[in-house]
Amino acid sequence: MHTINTGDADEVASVVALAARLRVLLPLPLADAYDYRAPVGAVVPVGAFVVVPLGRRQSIGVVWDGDPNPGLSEKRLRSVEQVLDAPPMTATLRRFVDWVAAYTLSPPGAVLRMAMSAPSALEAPAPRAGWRRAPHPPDGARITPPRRRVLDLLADDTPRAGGQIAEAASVAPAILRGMADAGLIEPALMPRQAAFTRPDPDHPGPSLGPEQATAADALRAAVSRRAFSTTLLTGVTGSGKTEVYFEAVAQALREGRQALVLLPEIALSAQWLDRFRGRFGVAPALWHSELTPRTRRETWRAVAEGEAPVLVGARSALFLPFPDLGLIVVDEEHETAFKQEEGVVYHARDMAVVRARLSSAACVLASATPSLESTTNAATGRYASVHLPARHGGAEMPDVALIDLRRTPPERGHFLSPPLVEAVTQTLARGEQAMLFLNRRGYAPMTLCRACGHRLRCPNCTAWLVEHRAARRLQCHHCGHVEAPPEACPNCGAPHSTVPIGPGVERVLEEATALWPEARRLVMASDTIPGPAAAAAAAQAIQNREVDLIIGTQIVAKGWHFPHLTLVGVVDADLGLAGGDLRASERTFQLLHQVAGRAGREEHRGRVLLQSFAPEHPVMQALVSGDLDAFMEAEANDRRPGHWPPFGRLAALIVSSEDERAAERTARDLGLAAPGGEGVEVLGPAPAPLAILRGRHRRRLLLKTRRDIAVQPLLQDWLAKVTVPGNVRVQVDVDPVGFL
DNA sequence: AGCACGCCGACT
DNA sequence: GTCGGCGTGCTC
Repeated sequence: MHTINTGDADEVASVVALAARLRVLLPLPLADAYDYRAPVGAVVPVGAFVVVPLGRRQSIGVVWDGDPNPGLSEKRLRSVEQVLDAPPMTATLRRFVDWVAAYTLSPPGAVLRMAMSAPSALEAPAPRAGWRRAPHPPDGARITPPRRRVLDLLADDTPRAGGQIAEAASVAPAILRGMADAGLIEPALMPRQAAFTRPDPDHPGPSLGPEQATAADALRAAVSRRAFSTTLLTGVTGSGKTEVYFEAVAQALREGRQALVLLPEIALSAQWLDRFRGRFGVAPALWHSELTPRTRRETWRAVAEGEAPVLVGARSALFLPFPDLGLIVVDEEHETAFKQEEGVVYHARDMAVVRARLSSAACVLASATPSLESTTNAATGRYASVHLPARHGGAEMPDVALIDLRRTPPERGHFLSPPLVEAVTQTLARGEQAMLFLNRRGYAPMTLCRACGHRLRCPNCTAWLVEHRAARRLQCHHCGHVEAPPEACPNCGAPHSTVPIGPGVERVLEEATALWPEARRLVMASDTIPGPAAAAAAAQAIQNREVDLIIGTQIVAKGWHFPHLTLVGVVDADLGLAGGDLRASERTFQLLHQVAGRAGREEHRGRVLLQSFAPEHPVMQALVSGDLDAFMEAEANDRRPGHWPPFGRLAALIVSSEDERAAERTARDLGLAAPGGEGVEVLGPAPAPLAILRGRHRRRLLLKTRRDIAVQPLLQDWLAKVTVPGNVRVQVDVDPVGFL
């Protein structure tokens, strides 16, 4: 039986030795933990990973805190089959799992599943076989020159892998077999090698300017306190936020604690990794959905054993078994990619703060365009704030100007206005790079029949089919539906009558090809940049000036550094302002500000042109003036009186069913049972903006409360009052961010 | 989440 | 007459 090897001090006290029953939480969406009979004579600590029988199969579970259920008859009890030789889950992580479950109203087991995302890591790591020198070689064994070289290599009594010996001693692998038969060497287990090199906090990295140094001091101090704190780190693109929080990472390393950095799109962060390597000399451990099972297992294990001191990952990394986390950084904290919308619905930024609190760690939220939530928390003093006022290295902020599409519209059937065309032409003529930004994939967002007005729709969703001309197909961006472009209108049968309506990046590419045929063009969208390798290649090509004109969707907005890019044209700045989303203005501002930040860094001042039909809109005016504070203040003033977040709380119920009437009925029943009272309000039911998604009919209800009222008890009482039929699903989304 | 049991169409 | 579709329901 293994001993306790985690950083938590309370494990020993909570060891269950005398009780015959153990509470075991299983990684399944069950309402509660199950009880099992403890193995005889074994001391099983709380947090231990155990194998238990479940129905006619087995499952791995975790011995959980709390008392077993005395009401459960002894007859139903089954026994723990095995205690796995893995570091037990720490009390901190167990409390985090319980906390997230309670906050999101999810079954604890569903949250536990996220913390057990590498099941094979729990089995004992397969020992790697190698060879060592036999301690008592037989007399008279022939020592040929190749055998001599092998024995010399193994003279230090360190076991080595066969392949490694063969190479280092320049012998054929067969020689080893012969030597083993002759009794000269013998099989040996190799020590497990450290898979992750420790980043060096004192590696000579880039030097910081005085403002960065001051900011870095503040973050280092927060880490050194070894207590919970949250700091909002702000500063425009290029002000060196990354280098500043690297100093907090370095401090965590010096403290002997671990650091976790969450990025919104880990797959596209090749440039970020270069900067990390530049600062610390080695790459950090990575965590994202595309890891191979083997890397996944090794990384999970290395994190659990404290051998991965720094890990960078997507939101799921928050549930890794760090024994002693000293720092969590959430970079681009305003990004909606941190919100998990399926299964356990949670916001990784908010949960990062919770995990930091439970771990007595420092949390740093970094962004050039922080969310109103974080800005407000900083303003009220809940969070500390550190601000970097200027671009590092004296580079200037780009010059942002509006193009009023009502006054200077593009030619009919085109999407680039004369002033934008002129600006791109001049930029290319100077040998500089330009970018056209349009946050819309494909060729056209909608296809219409000229004869009858029919619009091509997804059969499973309330959505238009998007033409992807390069792939020669129509695609639904909400489900997997794909179909061939029709020869004739499916409604009226008119042949070749369909016309594309509106632009996507492919259509902008077509227009750009006609305008600047000699320019080297690159489209960057999730379709054309499918993974980390493609992203790195694109970044390299742009950096090497093998590209003149970049046409991209939102994937160009984040984290890139394009030193030769001087002009950014936003094809449709109004996109995203339509619709009733609470955060439409905030998100549009954040996205366009990020895109604008790609323009101009080093020798040249960048220029940004926004094509808009509503240049007077506060978002457009804020982008031109660059006055982020005033814009956020205005947003706050819009939301405060109605108690909208962050000045109140929201929770959404999404009722869905393949049977429209069943969904309707359940939604109505929920509406009738809605909680009320002072500071509590329920909006709906109403059809969800995507009224049909993947063939399911959806209704929404929204619970809005004052900030001092917790939504979870209200939701629990509410849901308990309504019987939900089996074919209807009610999903709870506490703190919804999107309104689909 | 699995893996059961349980009622209605095309095969030996 | 069976094999098998996946619709509810249980697992300490």
